[in-house]
Amino acid sequence: MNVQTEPVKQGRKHAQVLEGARTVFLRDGFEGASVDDIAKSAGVSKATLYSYFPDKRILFMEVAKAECLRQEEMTDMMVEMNSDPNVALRHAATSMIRLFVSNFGKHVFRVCVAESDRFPELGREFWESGPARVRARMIDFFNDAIKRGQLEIEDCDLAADQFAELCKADLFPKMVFGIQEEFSDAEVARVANGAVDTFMARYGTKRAG
Amino acid sequence: MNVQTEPVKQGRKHAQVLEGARTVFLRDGFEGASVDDIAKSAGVSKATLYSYFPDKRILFMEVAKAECLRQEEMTDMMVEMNSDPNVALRHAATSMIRLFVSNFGKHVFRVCVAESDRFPELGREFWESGPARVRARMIDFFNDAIKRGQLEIEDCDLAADQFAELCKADLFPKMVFGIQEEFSDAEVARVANGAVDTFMARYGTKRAG
DNA sequence: CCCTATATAAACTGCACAGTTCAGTTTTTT
DNA sequence: AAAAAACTGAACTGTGCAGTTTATATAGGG
Repeated sequence: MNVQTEPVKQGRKHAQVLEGARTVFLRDGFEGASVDDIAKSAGVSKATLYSYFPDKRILFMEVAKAECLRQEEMTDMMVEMNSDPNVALRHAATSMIRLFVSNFGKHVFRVCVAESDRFPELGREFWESGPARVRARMIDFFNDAIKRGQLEIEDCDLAADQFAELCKADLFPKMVFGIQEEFSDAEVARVANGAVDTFMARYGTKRAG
Repeated sequence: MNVQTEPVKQGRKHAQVLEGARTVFLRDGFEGASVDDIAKSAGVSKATLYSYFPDKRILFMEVAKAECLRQEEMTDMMVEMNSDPNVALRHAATSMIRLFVSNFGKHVFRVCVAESDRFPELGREFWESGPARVRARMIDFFNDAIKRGQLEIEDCDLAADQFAELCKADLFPKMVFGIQEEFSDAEVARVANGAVDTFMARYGTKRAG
């Protein structure tokens, strides 16, 4: 009656392997990463690596899953969901922009897109555990604000999607197409403010802000 | 004194090779495409292929460049840049959405992102010859409309970027993350109308629409 | 009719990399 | 300290694929 919660073998180097895999996969993508590189980066022999993860695809999926969880924990961007939409949204916009302009955001996005043929579930899972959660929280906030008479929205789903997209203006294409790597606070603030102003012009009431 | 404008050898099968390469690269990406597949798809022997394009990377860049030109020719989305922003923008939004939700748009985007490490210029060149052109035309239109008193915009660059992003709401993430493949006219119209309404709420004057 | 251009198919080379094996070492458990 | 489990390094296998070579075929020009 051995209660084995984890189907994977346990040993000292488990986390170590995942960490190395994370580094290399995020840097080089699935094809670009060689198992030898991963083993080296993890400071582990190839045999050990294979004793934990019987093939490269499984290792990759494991890393991706772990990344999604990590993503969830970073979703503290809505803490300040208090009264005033102008304040709350400005804060949310800044957090969102910072996240998808970060190294993490860039790499995860890149891997999702690049590997979408080989791993169709990858993009979906990432979406579910990342952006979709933020979206849901956003909609909750909208509904509260509507009740308070601070917002006026017919289609909350669309509004949430529009807000997220407004946050990508300018910076996201620049990042995705490799035109610019780093983004200053001023650039982020310009886009965040622009997003909130445009959003509130459409959905704000006089009582808001 | 042989005036050779093209550094690449020209012959009967030149276009034929490019066409096959286009098909396979767009379908499978750079890594995913094998030269044998390309030769087969082009109806040409591998030796012939290599006599035109001495290596795979060069062939790929050639295809990408051709795609960018093709992109330019499709930029007739602004034909109706006449008086009323409400009409013109609704038309522009629909065209833009249709374009980047198309098979073409999806594949080019995917290849740009996936290959951005191997070909850093690829994304930049695509951006320059595609989105950036649309953006420039958009800004011209804004300036005209501002002179006519139909729009009121402080930061035209940001406004153009916001408009483009608004057009991506909902549909673009769904496409990129493989959640949805085909998009109905109703879905496109919903997003296009939403984009224009939000945009005009912020930047429209009473005289417009 | 031969000469040269260009095309073709198919076999071949070389390399990178996933996955395996194994003899030997280190760590953990009892 | 002995047994069991985990780890190592290095060599090895097999495969897929970029790029080359070769022997052969077709077509137009002098």
